Amino acid sequence: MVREYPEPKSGPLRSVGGAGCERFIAKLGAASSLSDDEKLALRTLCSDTRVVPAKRHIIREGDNPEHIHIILNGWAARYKIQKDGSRQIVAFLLPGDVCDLHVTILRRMDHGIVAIGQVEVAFVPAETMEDVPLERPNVLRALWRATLIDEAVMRAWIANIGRRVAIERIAHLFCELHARLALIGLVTDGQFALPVTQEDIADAMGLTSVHVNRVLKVLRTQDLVRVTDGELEILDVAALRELCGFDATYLHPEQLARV
Amino acid sequence: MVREYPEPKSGPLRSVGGAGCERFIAKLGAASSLSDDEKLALRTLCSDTRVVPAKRHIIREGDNPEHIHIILNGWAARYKIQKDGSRQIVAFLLPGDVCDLHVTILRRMDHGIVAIGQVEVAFVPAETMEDVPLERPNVLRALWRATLIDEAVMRAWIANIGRRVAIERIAHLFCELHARLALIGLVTDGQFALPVTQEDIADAMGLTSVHVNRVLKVLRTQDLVRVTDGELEILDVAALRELCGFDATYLHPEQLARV
DNA sequence: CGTTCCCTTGACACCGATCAACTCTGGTGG
DNA sequence: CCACCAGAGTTGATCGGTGTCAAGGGAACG
Repeated sequence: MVREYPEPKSGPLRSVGGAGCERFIAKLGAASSLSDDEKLALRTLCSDTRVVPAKRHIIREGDNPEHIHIILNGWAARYKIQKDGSRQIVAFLLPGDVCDLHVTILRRMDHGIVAIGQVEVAFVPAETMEDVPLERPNVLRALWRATLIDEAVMRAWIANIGRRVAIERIAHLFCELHARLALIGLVTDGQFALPVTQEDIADAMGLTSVHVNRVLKVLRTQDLVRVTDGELEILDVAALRELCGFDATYLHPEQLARV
Repeated sequence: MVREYPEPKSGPLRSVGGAGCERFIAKLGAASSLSDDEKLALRTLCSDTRVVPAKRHIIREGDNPEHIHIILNGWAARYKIQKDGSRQIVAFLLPGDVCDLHVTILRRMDHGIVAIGQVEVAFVPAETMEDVPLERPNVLRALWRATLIDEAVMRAWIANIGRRVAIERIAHLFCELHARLALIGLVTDGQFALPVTQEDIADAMGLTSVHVNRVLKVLRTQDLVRVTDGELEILDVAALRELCGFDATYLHPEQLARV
């Protein structure tokens, strides 16, 4: 079922059926092959699918939600707001990512999650989410694996923001997104959708949008990337990786078939 | 059993018995009360206890270890090294923390862990670690909960390094350590052991040791903290928290009895 | 009693923030 | 159809926080 969320106002529903759900299953199953029964269990998790319009919240800080959320299509941002109002994005959530597995255990959200563009999200009741994996060790392992890779990405972000200058940070972000999107089949010829503003990039990398703008200009003039209206093309992956010292092994792609 | 690791050279073995182990169990059990059987299972995990001397590695990047490690006493640092040789500490591991639960699933370490002072560590065979929780849902929950709080701490670090100036960053770090150590009973009168160098703090906060030195001087002259030879005393917790906007809820202390 | 590690302090350079202005685009309403 | 407006991108000038380089001091240790 595809429902509009939270209010029906931005045009007709997109009736995508279970397409996004299959991506989620493929992503989880790629590392630890799942049985048909297990896949079915995952598919039923995704039965409540809703479309969240751009810039709308999926969850807010302080919420005590009764669902966990899985991104099926589009991008979302996990962020924290400081006392002075500045925002730090701590993760980009891509199709197949689980937003908030932790609320089943920690309950209160210590951060918010907002849709970047329009996002298709599966809403899974928390109790369902607790039962399924416990009875299916393979699913548990797969979910745990996804959590651990999220952690590895966070560690890479800390090192990125803490120890690299602006151009390296942004190059590293682009390399990460390139690698993660490639694993779920969303890159063609080094080109992929990048539905974020320069301010989003700034808030993710600990910079200002003004400086992001200047850095992008340098990356463009050095023929490393091409940025065109919501699309990013990496013209020279090797050079970009060299620039920032990107090493994809932390994403553990070797265990993932390309889906 | 207490063994020296990796070479017997730094004085007599400390025969601490199971003291550190009890802290680990208390920490895990505080949130989801464990049965005696479950506690016993955890205690047997800690049967192989070794002492790692200061500055020695517990694991290195690239390792494919057959043990997971639990800090029982002392501090360790989780860190990544950049191409240019600079180091970023991405977490401080305190007594009761599990270093590398993920190696049971992801296998290859994407970062290193080094002892800061002398550290007492439990070595748990990976296969043991896989079996115990699967048969004991409560233990699984407790371990998962610990993992999720580690994640919350990492998110706080990203926001800290990305969006705060040096003095706020360091204040926030001190507030975090104060709160985490208080939960395991290692704070008395706002005072606790801080067995790190200024360079460690710099590598953790994305700064240089020179600048950390200057910032500490300011914190000292403002009577916010007192730093004396491996000890930190927070003179005005409220003021320090106000300075950096520290909010302890992300550590979910409400679920933890003070042990 | 030299060596090493850590802390401390000063002078200066530079990366990125801040402030401000302008363009371009798409949307909205008169 | 056009005027207006909001959001995003672009660019310049200037300021400030932090890095870099350098030198020296104290304590622990062999």
